[in-house]
Amino acid sequence: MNYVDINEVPAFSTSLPMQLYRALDAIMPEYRNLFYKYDLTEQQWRILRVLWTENNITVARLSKITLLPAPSLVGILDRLIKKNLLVRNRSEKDRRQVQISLTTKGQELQQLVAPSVLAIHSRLKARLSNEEWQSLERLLQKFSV
Amino acid sequence: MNYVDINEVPAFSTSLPMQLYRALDAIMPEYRNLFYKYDLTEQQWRILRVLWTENNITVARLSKITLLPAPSLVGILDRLIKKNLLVRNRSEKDRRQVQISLTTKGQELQQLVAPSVLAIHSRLKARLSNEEWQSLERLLQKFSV
DNA sequence: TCGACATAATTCATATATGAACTATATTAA
DNA sequence: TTAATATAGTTCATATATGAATTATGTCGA
Repeated sequence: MNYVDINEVPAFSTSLPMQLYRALDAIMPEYRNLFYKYDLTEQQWRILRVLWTENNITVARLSKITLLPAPSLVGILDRLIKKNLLVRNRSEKDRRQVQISLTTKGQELQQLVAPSVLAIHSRLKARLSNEEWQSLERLLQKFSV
Repeated sequence: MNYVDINEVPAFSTSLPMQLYRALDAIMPEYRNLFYKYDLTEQQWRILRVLWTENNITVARLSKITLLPAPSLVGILDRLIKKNLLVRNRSEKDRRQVQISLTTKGQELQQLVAPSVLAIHSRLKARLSNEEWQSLERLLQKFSV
């Protein structure tokens, strides 16, 4: 009567969510330690990282690319603006939209942080072969469609 | 002078953290919708899920298995206790430790939620072949050592 | 052109994450 | 045995996540 056969239940730790969380739990502290040196949180860095490539974009697009929920973005952007790293500008074409742009200070931060982030990335990259990376990316994409 | 060659910088969206976040972002809402029906958050469910398999464990062990930070656990456990799903008991052997145990109500909840969680898991499982699952698990483990 | 509906951003209430500090208890070395 | 140190759990301050509601603006069809 709806009872679950424990033998058919995957062990908690081998469930897909927990495997993904465990990987993140292992790799993110190193990133966060780095961001901390520049007085940035992980989420703040994500926003800057996107703007460095694609400046002057709407909040909605920023939310989509960074995966940061819109309500969270409000506060995160507030704090980045307070640090004089970026600015809000209401769009002229569509008054509902708000464009986010880097300040000079926000742009300059890239040169400071990016090299170390790249170094972390390189060390991660070295843990798998090219074939393994392609395989991992392909498999992960099967869920994020 | 420390400038980053943009061609060597992996696109933000293809970085390992973002690929992992994107997979989670895609699969977790379905779980959360389910938990919501039973007035549970994702984190609250994680704790119950562990206790259903291994009851009466310390907060430290619960933190380790669920990956929930100890400071967060305090409040999460408070709310589960308030809902009469589990109890705290200070350990006799080591007075520093606190043992967490399910109440009858907490135990009974398993029969209600677990089948639907298993159903979600089965649908996820169907997206990959057995070989692909093994491959994915092996690759993810390379980071969570 | 007006009213129904849609969209972008924000606000709100509540829950959780993060890192530092703290309390109580346990352990260890001199 | 006692002082130094370690550990388990908690508290604190701040930042972020989640889902619902709200405000301002746009769009579309009768």
